[in-house]
Amino acid sequence: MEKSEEPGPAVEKRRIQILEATCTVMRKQGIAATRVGDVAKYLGISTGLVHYHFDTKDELLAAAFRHAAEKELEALRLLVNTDGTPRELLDIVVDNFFPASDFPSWRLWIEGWAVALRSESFRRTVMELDEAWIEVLADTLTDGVASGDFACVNPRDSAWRLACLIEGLAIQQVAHGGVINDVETRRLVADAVEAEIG
Amino acid sequence: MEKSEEPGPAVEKRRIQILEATCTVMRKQGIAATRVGDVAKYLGISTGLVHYHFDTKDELLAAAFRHAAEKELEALRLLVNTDGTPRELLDIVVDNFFPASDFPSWRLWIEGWAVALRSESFRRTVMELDEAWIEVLADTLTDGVASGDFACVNPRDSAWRLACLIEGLAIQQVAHGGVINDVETRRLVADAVEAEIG
DNA sequence: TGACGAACTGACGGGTCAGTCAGTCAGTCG
DNA sequence: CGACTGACTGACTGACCCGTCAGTTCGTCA
Repeated sequence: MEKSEEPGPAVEKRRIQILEATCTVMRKQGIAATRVGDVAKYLGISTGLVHYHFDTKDELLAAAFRHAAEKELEALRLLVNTDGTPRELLDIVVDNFFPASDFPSWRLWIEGWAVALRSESFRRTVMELDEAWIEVLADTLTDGVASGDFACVNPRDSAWRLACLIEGLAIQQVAHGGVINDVETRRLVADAVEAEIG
Repeated sequence: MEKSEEPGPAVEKRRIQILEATCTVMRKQGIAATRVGDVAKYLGISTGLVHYHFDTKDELLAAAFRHAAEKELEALRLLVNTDGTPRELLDIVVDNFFPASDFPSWRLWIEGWAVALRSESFRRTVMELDEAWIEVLADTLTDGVASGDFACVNPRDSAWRLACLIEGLAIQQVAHGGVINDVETRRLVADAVEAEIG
């Protein structure tokens, strides 16, 4: 009971190894085209072993997506958790979610939203993580308002608008393959930021 | 030569019938889960007949998506092509692309963006149609600026920002299953519209 | 040392599904 | 009327791929 309940460090290590391999394959081939066999081949292990650690393919994909998203969120929080003026911190947050930077792997997210339409586990993950990073943005704006640097009427509303704007632009740029270029995107976001905090 | 080149009306009718059946199935099951057999069964015809009109499944799905998107765009253009103050026309455009209304079938579009990441034909369709409806919005804003009703610094920029904002909100609302509710979404968009034209 | 179980293998069953093809049938043209 | 064609059928195939399972290896503990 007491020992078999929590898996040993070796098992956990293997689990994470499989999760990260799955992420790599998902990024390369897309979520829909990721086969259990591809993940196994990537690691040089058997498909049986993958199923030893994850009951179904769906469970594997959902866990891998969550793993990747949580790591990215953690990295963002670390970045924001430094000293700096509210304006500097805001620029860091916006820059890191800019479509051009691949920080939130936009291709993966775009597919994630689509999968979330049909898969409950994906929906939960996508929802939680998406909301969490909007929260980071909202906190940054709120801090700026408190210190008098920003003049948002409603920081939370501003955060939602900026986040959704960036997501929409990411789609235009990533999925459409550059209808609008990097410079234009940057200007559009910059202007929106000024309008929100100015 | 002269006769066999362009298909007869009967063939064209069947083609469109299959395209619209495919749309119906895609909406219900999602693009990824749409089988040739499902489309055939829906119409009570054989799978062979579907392949008689469309060489491959990919071609069928891409054609069906384009068919649906073009019909929606045409409907929007018709709506905007009426008399009314710039403000009234703008409200019509925004309202019709509002996440809550299912006018641009958001679920289908979200999947479309994901498929576009891997399929060239989807990418082209999604890009063209997405741009076309932003163009409608941009034209509406430009007209309003010309008549002195709106005060956009740059109507095209405003159109892109509003369009991307709405797309982003649609994802939050449709894919996430209502993290933010209808009222909130409406307020966020309304405020953004005021900020752009005010 | 020998028993035991956890980690792991790889072959295989079973189901799914896109696309093919031989053949049917109705309409048309000479 | 008879040859011909284009729309259509439905059974079939070949490929793919998930998940299973009998069996192997190896470290650990009594």
